[in-house]
Amino acid sequence: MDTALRTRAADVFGWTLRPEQETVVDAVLAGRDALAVMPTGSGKSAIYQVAGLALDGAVVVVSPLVALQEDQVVGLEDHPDAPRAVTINATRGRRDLDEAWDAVADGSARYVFLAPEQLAKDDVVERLRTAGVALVTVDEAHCVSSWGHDFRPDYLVLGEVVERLGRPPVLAMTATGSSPVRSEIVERLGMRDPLVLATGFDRPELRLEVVRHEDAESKRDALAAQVAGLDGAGIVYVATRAETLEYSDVLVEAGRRAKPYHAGLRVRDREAVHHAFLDGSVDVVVATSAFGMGIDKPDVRFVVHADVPESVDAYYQEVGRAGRDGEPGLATMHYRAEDLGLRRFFASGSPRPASLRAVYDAVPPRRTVRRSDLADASGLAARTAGRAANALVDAGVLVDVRDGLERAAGAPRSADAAALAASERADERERIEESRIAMMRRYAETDECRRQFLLGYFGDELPEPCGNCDTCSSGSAAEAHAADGSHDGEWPPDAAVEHAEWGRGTVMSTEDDRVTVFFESAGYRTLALADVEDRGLLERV
DNA sequence: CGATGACCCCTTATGGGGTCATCGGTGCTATAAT
Repeated sequence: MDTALRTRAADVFGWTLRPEQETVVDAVLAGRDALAVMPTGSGKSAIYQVAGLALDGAVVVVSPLVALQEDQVVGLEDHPDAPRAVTINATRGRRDLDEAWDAVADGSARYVFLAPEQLAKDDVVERLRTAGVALVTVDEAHCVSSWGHDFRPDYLVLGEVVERLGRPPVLAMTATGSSPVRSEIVERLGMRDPLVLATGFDRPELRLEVVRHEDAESKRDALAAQVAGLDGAGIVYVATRAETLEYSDVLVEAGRRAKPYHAGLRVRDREAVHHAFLDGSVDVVVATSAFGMGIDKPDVRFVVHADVPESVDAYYQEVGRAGRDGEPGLATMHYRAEDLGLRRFFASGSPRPASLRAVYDAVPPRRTVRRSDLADASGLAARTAGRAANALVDAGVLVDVRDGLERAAGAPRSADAAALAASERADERERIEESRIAMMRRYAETDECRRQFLLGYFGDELPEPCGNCDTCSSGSAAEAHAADGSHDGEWPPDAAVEHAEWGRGTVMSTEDDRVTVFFESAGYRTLALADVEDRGLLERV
């Protein structure tokens, strides 16, 4: 960054950026794509905000939640000299929206916040293109990977949208990102030779614990007893909406000021819980994964899991909400292997061949069919049709174009062949999801230092056991560490390898007697080093 | 995949045990009825 921009950043926002933030600003100002993997609270927003001071054109910020968009606008409005920011979303009135678009068109609004669903609309893209876009920022970019293929498919059109906007540089930002997630972000957004900047993942102030339980009842009792005795504010993560109510009742009985939180509550109630948590009138929020992004409370003292999450990525994101102020935080997971069943259920559900055929037939050659017309055209329930369509798109059989779906160039002629291709792709995705759940299980069941495990998962190495997790306290981490004959030399992290059955992969980590590889088509697999060596299972490529 | 509740049967207590069906997460948008 040059002196002029530094001065301007200081004048407008009162900030001095850290070197890694500056590096990213420089990259995007030079027209290069960038992926910034930085912890929440480390000033990711400052990157696009400062870059916006020096850019000539709109800074489009793709943000997953309307509430986050509004928080960002309010944050910018706190700085009277900052360029103007607007949000474009369905909660705004027609008039309000027109005014916002006028400001975008005449250049008086620099920052434009919207959800991917807006960018799936042709007129929105056209208006932005006409106004001139200098940078596309994708905030919480892991959503591309975690939500793209089924829940919010419009995350998958972002790459194409960037092209239509005249291919400005793309800045993707997230707080979590294992190597496969990062690769998927880069690929899905169509990023070209991006600068990848990942700052440290370690959060030494967080104590990591796993408590294993044999049955559901003892798990509930143990969790309630634990949380009743903890000081300060905290979050209890559960897997279902019903559990948020059950646990919050139990905790209230135990004398804690607890409230349930899940996506089925009225917006007003959700906001009330959120605010009460921030201002300290509620100590414990018992929540599904709906409670997370946008929760900016520095003094959360504990994050307790009543159920195992779907992936290590999700887990680290959730526990990372404790101890943001740098003071000690506690992350305890109450674990039963049976609880993985629900996660497997959520990860399963590849569309049935009949649904795939029906949706394929509903999109005839050389025609565009709106996604909203798909249910009627195929005779399926909207959700079933949507999932089938996503699987067909994922397999490259259909493509999302302006305002609808079309057959891809070179798509199979027969519905059977199309369904087969989509089924194979969906099954592959399911295998990958299952392998991520298996990694979560390994975390829960490991004897090794939990922090070493987590950091290894994210590609950071911690040479010695951390001393601040339950396996370190019990001594099992030390034993495991002593037995570790580190084979990093042969299979270093990030090495590209090939396996006869699973194909191409990347080494994630090596431990004592095994190596973990992420395979593009099979997900995480852990191989015994003895087999790898004796039978030549892996080859460096 | 697994927890839960409804239901049934068996049997003679007012339950106990088996079987079966059901349900389970995350948010955008757009529009109608107040």
